Amino acid sequence: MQLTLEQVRKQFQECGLKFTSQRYAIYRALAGSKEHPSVEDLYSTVKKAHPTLSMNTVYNTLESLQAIGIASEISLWHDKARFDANQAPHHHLVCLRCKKIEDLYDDTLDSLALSPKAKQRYRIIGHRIEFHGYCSDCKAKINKHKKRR
Amino acid sequence: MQLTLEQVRKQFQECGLKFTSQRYAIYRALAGSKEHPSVEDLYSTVKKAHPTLSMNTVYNTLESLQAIGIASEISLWHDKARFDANQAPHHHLVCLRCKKIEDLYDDTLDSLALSPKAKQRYRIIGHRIEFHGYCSDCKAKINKHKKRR
DNA sequence: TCCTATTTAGTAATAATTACTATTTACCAT
DNA sequence: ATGGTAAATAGTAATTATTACTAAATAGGA
Ligand SMILES: [Mn+2]
Ligand SMILES: [Mn+2]
Ligand SMILES: [Zn+2]
Ligand SMILES: [Zn+2]
Repeated sequence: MQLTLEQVRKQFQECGLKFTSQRYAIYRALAGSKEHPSVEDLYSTVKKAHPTLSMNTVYNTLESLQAIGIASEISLWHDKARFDANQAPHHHLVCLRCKKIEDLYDDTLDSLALSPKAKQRYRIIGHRIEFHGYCSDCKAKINKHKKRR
Repeated sequence: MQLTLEQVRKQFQECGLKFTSQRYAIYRALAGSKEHPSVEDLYSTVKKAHPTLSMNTVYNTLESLQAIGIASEISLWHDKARFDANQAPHHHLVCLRCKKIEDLYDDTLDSLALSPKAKQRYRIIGHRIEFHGYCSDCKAKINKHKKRR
């Protein structure tokens, strides 16, 4: 469901961000793809029409697109790999601020029924659920210096 | 549920891997922690008792621990960030071999009920579910050159 | 059209991970 | 127990993704 140029412009401007041809081109490349592209993918694609494009702009734009709510990053909530020796079925609560990871035991989540269609497409090895939010420590701190906007 | 030295040794040897003091020390540091430690965390901890320890060995050992099924990596199934402009509620099937990410629409997964206890601990912003396995292309290829063991 | 804060491009710096190689070591066969 | 050998380790270098910095360009309001 690709947004129109005017819709994207409106979204940017309502958030006080400038609407640039690079930003729109990157949005179109992302929204027009089914591949869940990487930064590098988007850079290569958009560079054809914008030869001076820099990686920096792609990173920057992806942050903006997320900020205005028309894109999202898939599953990289920590900045580095984290490990667990606990092989019992459980899930994780990830704090977006301090990167703390806490265990969550919840039987109802363990046995997620996959639709037969998915099972047909993929040989599923397992699944992970991560809830993300703010831990009790960070909840308080976030509320204190809450930025206006 | 920390495994004993003998249990760990057995696991390694059954998989044809050598049992070393570094490997056991790293396992103990990981299994003895509730912090879901990073590579760097484990390196710092274990280096106290094994001053010559190298980062490489930590990486290596974490792979081995995963291979023999007594540890796992949390939520880094892609090697780089991937993005999505599709803001409709949906989930993802991630191919472990070719890193392809396909969409999965499944109403029953969208509204995961969190236990009140978790809600109390965290201010939850959202959640992600990723199913991992092998896509139709890779299913075939994996079966072909299946290694004996 | 002009002004200015924002954005971009280009480059450098950082951080995590992977690759390489000489030395050491676990463990099997003797 | 000893020795041989393939595997593992330590140390270092290379690679890759991401972030930081700064001068030049530009979007959008006055
Ligand atoms: Mn855990
Ligand atoms: Mn998607
Ligand atoms: Zn926190
Ligand atoms: Zn695949």
